[in-house]
Amino acid sequence: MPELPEVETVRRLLEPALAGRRIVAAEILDSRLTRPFAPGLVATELVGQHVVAVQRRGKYLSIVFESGRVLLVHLRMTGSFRVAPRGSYSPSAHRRAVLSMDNGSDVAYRDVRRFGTWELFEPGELDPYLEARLGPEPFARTVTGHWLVERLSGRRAPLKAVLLDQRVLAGLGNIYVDEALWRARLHPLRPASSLGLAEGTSIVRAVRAVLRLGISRQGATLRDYVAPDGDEGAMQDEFRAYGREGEPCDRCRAPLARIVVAGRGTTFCPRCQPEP
DNA sequence: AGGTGGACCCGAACGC
DNA sequence: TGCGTTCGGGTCCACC
Repeated sequence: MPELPEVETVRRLLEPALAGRRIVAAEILDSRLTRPFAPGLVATELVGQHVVAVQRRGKYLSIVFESGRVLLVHLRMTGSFRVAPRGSYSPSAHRRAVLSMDNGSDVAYRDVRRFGTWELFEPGELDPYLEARLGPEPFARTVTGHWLVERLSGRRAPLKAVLLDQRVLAGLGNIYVDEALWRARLHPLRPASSLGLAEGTSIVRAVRAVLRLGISRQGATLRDYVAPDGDEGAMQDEFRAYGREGEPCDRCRAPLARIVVAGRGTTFCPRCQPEP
């Protein structure tokens, strides 16, 4: 499930493969990918575009062209890229698109569940789109314990629900929220507005720590996630909470518990993360 | 207005 | 063994 660390890993591998290159052919095989626009139309617009950068904002990837246009990609749950020399890779099930670059490499996009999206933006359109949907990057200097406590004041929703809200902080998903709450020793059902300054500070610290660890392990590979070079991540070996229901807590040995919060499976330590 | 739950999608895991 | 059912997960949208 690509969250910030997985998307950042993809970005880091995609950028050197794409920047400075021109798209010489584009094939989009799934009409859902570019909805509501016809795939053929988008493919035609992509041909000839010259890539200058690949950027990340939250869980979004943007492929920035010299023309000022931007292809905004969201991998959702099962989207992945594969960069390889043309003809060197075998056709894969669930391939949804292929971009052929002017240096002879192909960028193949695969998405089992077809939730991912490709959207082409005209110059100047992207920033307002992202600003309407996303809060600050978790590593931004403006993000402090004090800022978070202020931001959450008046919100009765469970702590976990607000951390999953991309308008609060950009880039967290189910996995890294569970990991961060375990580290911060905070119960996922704590009302968001009940946080004190020390707790806000420890959330910010925990969120950054798990994201940094995730990036350094090149993401977590559970089912479908692979980096563009075909490598799997290793973050799944570092999980302290996510997916470990019933296993002993690494801090206190109490069995980890599982509940549903904001419609999401949530694993936590009932002893280290005390009931609100 | 803020919060919750369903829709979207499909393979894997589970239950009988 | 084979079939049907449930689950998950990010975002949007309808509804409370």
